[in-house]
Amino acid sequence: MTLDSTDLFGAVLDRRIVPVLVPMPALKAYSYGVPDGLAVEPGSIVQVPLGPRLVVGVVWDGDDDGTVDPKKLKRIEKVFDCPPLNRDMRAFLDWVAAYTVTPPGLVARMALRAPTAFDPEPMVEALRLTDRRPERMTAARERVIAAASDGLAWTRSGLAHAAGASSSVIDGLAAQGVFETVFMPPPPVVAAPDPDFAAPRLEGPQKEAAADLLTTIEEGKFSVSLIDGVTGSGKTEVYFEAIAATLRAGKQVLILLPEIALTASFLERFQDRFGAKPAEWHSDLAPRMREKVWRQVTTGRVRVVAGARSALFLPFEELGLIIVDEEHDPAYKQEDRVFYNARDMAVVRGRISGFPVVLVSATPSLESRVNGEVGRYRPIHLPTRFGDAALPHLGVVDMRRHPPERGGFLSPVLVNQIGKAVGRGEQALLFLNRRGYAPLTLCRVCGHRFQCPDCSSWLVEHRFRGQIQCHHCGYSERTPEACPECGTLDHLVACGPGVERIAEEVERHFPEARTIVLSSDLMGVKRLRLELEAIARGEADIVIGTQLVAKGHNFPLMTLVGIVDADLGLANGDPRAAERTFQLLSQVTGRAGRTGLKSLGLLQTYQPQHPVMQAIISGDSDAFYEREIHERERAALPPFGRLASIIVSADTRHDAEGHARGLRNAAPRVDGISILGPAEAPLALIRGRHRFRLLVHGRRNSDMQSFVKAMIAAGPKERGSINVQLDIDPQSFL
DNA sequence: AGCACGCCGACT
DNA sequence: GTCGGCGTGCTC
Repeated sequence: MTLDSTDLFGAVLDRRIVPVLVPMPALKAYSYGVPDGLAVEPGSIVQVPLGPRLVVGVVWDGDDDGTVDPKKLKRIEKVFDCPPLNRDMRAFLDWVAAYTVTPPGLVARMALRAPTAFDPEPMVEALRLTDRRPERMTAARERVIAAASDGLAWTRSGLAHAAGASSSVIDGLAAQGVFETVFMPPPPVVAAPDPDFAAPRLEGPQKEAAADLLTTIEEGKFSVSLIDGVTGSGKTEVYFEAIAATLRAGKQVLILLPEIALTASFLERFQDRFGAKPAEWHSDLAPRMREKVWRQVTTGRVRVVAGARSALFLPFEELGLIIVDEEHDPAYKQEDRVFYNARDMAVVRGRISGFPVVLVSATPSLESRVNGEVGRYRPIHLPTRFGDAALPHLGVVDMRRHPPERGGFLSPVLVNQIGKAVGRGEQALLFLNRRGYAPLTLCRVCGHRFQCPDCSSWLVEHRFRGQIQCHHCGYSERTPEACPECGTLDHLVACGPGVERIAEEVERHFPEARTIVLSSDLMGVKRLRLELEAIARGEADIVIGTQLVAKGHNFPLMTLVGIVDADLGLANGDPRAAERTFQLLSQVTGRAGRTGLKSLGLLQTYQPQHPVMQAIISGDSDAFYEREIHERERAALPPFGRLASIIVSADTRHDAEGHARGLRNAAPRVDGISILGPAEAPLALIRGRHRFRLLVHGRRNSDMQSFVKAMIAAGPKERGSINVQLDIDPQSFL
């Protein structure tokens, strides 16, 4: 700080003062002085002092409001040599901040998640052939010179590799002046995709759907299309054509995928169509790569990104299309810090920048379905599988009529079919969405149930590991031999099945079959990928898996899919239980029957008449959707006939249920406010039934209490919204 | 979100 | 007598 720009007391006297969003939950931008000669504009990414440290911030729109004591003002230290966030991106971040009731600085921080990427990537040292030649020629030297004689600049290692010589040969030549050092821009993280690389010839419904979609895409204006078609109907090929059209128009493309679906097989499929892979963006990207991708997305070198939900906040240079694949997937919701649904925010991003958005799912969410029905989204149907891949024959196994043998969980019907499939040299998949051996362990003598000491949910036995674990908070201990309550040895009994227990049962029935358990806790991502590949090659007969088998991977030999407990998840009180179960079971049964082999899906259930089972086996989901939408709306009607409502923003089962229950308890004293659970709320909003949106959010008890007091005092308002979010125990409200 | 400050319990 | 738990307050 120099004397000429500060007064005697150290206050900044810069002529320009600008708002800067800092990565902190402040209500608004902070004001900073701009030293003479520093060029900043809205969107500039800058380094500023904040308290005791230096942080990265972004210059925001608007003028300094003059409310801050000039003595407190600090100054921008540095402007990064990096494209400023453009107007659309700033509008988007502002919109998300307002909608999610999050301080704008925290939202902006999501766009700056690449620690040292804000300065340009350093140029890469390279070598170019000169006219000089070495005094003594050797075979290795000749190879190097021949390889480099294309006149282009080569990296040392690249040239060594191409010429089949060691880099010391090159160093020797460089020392004699045969090569000169030049600097070139760092290589792109991915090659440019070519929209015409392998354009497919689409037929029938796929062709029609693609043509339909392209009419909208080619307008290049904001629109939302909803592609809806069964597994294997070729949705990906259809939206690849939208990507091709956007690339031809010179715009960038973002493909959002649930994290788990971001697999090597998706990237390869993209490469087969476009001749190059898309850039990846997800949470466990290596830091160096993360920085490169961020940088090359902002500068427009990367044309297509395939990423998890956080990719939505990448500052693209000129984004022209977002695809949201598996649109219904709950993984699009972020439920910490900034609460958002990337699917919905993608639509907003498209609206702000005026480009098309495409939502894709075999089992669309109710919200998207309704948005399609009311004409907000353009539905595009792909009714059938293409090629010779028939849909599997699906049926229920009524467990009341075909009970499993004592101590088992597989009905004779399913066991019989597993035997047949394995006997034909084909594969069977058994799906049970429950990790471990048994979800509950109790003492046969005193009835003691093993409970987590930290959060009181049941401890799940994991027999492979010899542990009992809490699936909620991660607590674990060695499986005890004696009951901790009464001390009796060897009288602990496992209740209910997990995948490990099903594997045990399968091995009893088919000791000679190759059986494998796929469960997220048994292997890392790498190991899992190897296992999946091995299975696809036919190196297992029976696969027993949790949810992770539902996504992405195709097993050409899989001709039997057995759902061990189709009812699981239907009775947990989640208003979305039926919808979620339908989506999950559709995905799992969709794993079967791609090869033209006859294939079968069996759902073990005690409720064969349940609408979910009926929708799955009939393949006709319309009636199911209609019913679910009706149920949801009925549940959302305000009990007091007023128009206000509270939307609980968190919605994991534990959090939302607790919050919703607490709020409902509080409701009688909050007259005129009805409470919508997180699930039913969006539909009500879509239909415009509720005029108020109350998101309750607070970090501290006192925040909550003052909020509720204010709410009671204010009573229902005429219009507009009060936005607060809830993440503490609502019981402590009143 | 970080980070400092400050006030009460168990330890070298 | 100090180390360290996390409640509270502040950052242009």
